[in-house]
Amino acid sequence: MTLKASIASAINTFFHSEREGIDLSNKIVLNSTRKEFDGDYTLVVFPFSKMAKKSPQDTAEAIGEYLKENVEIIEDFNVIKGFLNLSLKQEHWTKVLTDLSTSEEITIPKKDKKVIVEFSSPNTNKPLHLGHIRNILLGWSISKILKSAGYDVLNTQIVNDRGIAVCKSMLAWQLYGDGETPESSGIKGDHLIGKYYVIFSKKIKEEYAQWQKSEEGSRVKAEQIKDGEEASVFFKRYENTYFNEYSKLGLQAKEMLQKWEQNDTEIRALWKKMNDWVYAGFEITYNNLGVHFDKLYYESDTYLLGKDIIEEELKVNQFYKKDDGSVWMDLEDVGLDHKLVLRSDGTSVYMTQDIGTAEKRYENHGAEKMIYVVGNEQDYHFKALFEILKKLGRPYADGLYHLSYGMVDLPSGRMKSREGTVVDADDLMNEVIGEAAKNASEREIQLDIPEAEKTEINRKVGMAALKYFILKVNPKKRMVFDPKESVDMKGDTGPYIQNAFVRIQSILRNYGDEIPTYTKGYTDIKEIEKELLVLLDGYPRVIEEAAAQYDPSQIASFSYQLAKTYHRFYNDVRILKAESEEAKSFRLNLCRVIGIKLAHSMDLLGVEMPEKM
RNA sequence: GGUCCCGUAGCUCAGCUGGAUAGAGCAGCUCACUUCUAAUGAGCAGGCCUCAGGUUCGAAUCCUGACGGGAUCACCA
Repeated sequence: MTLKASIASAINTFFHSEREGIDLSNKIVLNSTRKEFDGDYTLVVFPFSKMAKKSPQDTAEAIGEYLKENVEIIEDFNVIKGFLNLSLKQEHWTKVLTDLSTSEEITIPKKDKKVIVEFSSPNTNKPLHLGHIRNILLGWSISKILKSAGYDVLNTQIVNDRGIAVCKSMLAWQLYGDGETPESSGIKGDHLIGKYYVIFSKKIKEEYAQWQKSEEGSRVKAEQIKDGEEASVFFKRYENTYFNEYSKLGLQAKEMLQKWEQNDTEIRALWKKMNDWVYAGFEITYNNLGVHFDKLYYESDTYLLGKDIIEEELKVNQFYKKDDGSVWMDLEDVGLDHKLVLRSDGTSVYMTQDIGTAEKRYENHGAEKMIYVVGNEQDYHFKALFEILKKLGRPYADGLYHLSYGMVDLPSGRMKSREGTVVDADDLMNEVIGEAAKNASEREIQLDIPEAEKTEINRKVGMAALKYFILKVNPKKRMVFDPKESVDMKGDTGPYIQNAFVRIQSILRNYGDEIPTYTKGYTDIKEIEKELLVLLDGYPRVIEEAAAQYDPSQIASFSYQLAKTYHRFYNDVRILKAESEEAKSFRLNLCRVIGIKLAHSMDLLGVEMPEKM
């Protein structure tokens, strides 16, 4: 039984609460005692003061007496201003350590529930960038956390491999590519495609500029410009219409999309060839990020899904049809608008697809929970999607969750691909690894490490810096990233935590032998050692909380706290030269379990630990 | 304009279902490596927790309303 549970049960007895049919356990607030006061844990007694019909001070005294008598592991107590500070017996701490040493697995009960986590979901017309990195790291981490919290997890992504954007890249390559391939150019596949996407944008910009000066352009402007509107403002506003109605390139791209939809052999072949280049490129990026997927969905397979559900449900009046043939659902009763689910020409929209894919995934995998890792600009869409599925009475509707995260901004503001301010994922990873290498070269300790091993260490350290930097921030918040300042490696960072682990490994190496299990005899457990044990003891609850809130930043906080306390411990006490054999044995075991938990928690963030650095 | 998210030190962020004097890191200034890895530790300095009300024994935390920032409100995805 945990300490909290023991106290809860004692308090219930103390107040005879079962006689009244109430349970006081949810009123129990138990914190670790602040450094300035004596004690290990602190119970807040204000909630009980009224029930006891005594002042907080007297209530605390009374509860303290009772707990000391009736809870085995409580050694003593003191009361300060309505806070009951409890000290635990030495045996408690010894037991925490031996429990941790004997069972290395985190003991969280299996939930026996299947979860699908969808993340990344890139477009195949350009390479991944910093925004994707946040998405991918969040998705990967939350998947790991859920697994660790006892769920059965499946990672998936939906590859947006079709549509007008993809055709733009294809067309540009056809027109200006001169047969260029990743092999011929030495450019990574996704970057090559991205290059042609940019070329398309450039060409259409030129074409548009020409058109603005042409007879037709002047005429349209004269006809449609608002009073007092600047020409430049008008043309910016008119861009989409131009693309759809006047642009030659736009027309060609749209024709290409039509041919694609009609399964035109030549276009499909080109499409497949170019997508394969992109996938090869993505594969490299995913590998470098250390993530993988269990199941891929392709938009080219799923974009027609959902229509039949809508036809079916239309019959039982879940949807309604307007005169023009378009199909809608009324979501006003849940505070949203009317939402289009089928165009007047009968073709599907984004929402249609998402309804279909959710259904299909449920059929395929029977998952009770589905987590969509998607940026917060789509909050409205997912709210609507979930409401629609609820109204359709889908069994999985209550298990849907949109893990919405804020944008990654540059100090200058939002990243814009048109302005070339997008931070490329591959470049960024190379940069942080380079930074790690630079820092390492200034350290003497690495001199005798072979070159190949150094490279591997730098990779781990650089990636840790990047991943931790991104995951330590609460997902909901938008975050600022300054590519010029690169990523820190000191203080509250990934490498700092790795360093704690490395120090532990170094000690274990220096000790040489297998560490003997700690039995007993160390009677003078220090405050800092208790602090470490309190942290370790609370780890399973941290995981459950992070899983419940879909928030990796809580794991990051824990890892930092543990590493920080360890560094302090390392500076305060000798381990291999401890004052007694008992102390040495205790501390070596403590080091070992801390190493295990550090590695475990960082693994939940997708961070690898080096043995040396 | 409607809806949603965010607002804590110069900067980047913690602060759990309300609990003791609001915590870290970076940047700035001191100090500590013949020692188990100094990518470390100890210290100094830095705060009308955006503002105003309300609930409470107690509010950075909950509620309401302002203000500031962002997103979204397409027969785009």
